[in-house]
Amino acid sequence: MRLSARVDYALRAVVELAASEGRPLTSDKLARAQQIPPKFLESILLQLRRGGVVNSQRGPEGGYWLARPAEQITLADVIRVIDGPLANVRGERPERLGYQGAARALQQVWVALRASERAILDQVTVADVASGELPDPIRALVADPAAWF
Amino acid sequence: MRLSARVDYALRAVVELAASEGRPLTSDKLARAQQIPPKFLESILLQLRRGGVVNSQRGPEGGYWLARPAEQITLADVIRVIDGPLANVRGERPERLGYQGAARALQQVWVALRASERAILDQVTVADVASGELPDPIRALVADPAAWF
DNA sequence: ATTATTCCTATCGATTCAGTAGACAATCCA
DNA sequence: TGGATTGTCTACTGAATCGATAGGAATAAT
Repeated sequence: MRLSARVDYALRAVVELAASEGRPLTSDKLARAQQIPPKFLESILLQLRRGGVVNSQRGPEGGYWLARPAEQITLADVIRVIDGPLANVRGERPERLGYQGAARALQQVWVALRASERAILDQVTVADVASGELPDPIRALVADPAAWF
Repeated sequence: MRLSARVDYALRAVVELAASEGRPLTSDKLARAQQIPPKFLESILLQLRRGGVVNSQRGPEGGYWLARPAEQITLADVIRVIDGPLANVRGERPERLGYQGAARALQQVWVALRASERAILDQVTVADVASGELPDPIRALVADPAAWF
């Protein structure tokens, strides 16, 4: 229900890398471009590299770039690397929850909720965000003025 | 992205109250029925009362009951009373986020995400869960086997 | 060498989370 | 009237998480 600062920063960094089109960007440049605390971003980039989302090189002319084409990296890919699995209740995945009595059907609600989050986050790619051209189903949701309050 | 134990317990308690059909239940009985730490549940019920979700009475024959018909209480109602507004990023609501540069379109993604969560949580009522009969759109999501992994 | 950069471990303070303790107030019943 | 039952309220605690920082080691280019 709540997105961490870490995930937010990670996505902004990755999108910025997509906009750089393969040219490496240093951690410092990324931090300035997206107003992210530099040392905090550094630890996030490390995590992204270990998760296979970005590559890196040290030294002058070094920096970070996307490990795959931006069209092949979804927002969910990034979120899972940073925060682990989507939509869980008390740290447990919905399919493992054991509800009793009148609350039985709650599990199905959580499964549905996760499915609807996936429908968005598995579909939107880093390239979509960088270009500003989101998939039609997302546009439809955003077009409703009621969604903005 | 993560639901707190508090919200989970609150929903289970409220659903249990719905199943009791107006007869008051004591905090202790609720705690046993749903396996919730008694004193923790107590503080949750207090919050639900202040939020207008349940009513209460002290003394023998006392207890808690729903303040409105179960058909008129949505899961989102309960969640908002316990945890505050839905789907925020770093504690800020999506419409107030100021993204810069390549990340501009991220805001729209968060708005869409919140809208799709609302589509579920504003529609499912406590009565739906207690009866086990969820609205058709939710059933459709749950019917997909892929949603369960 | 020097400089620029990533890599890595450790740590910190604040906040949130999950849960507990214990006194107090209302209600009912005998 | 008195006792049992139940909710009300404030305060507290220990653990985990969150957001962020420090500082040095390793690597690459000039």
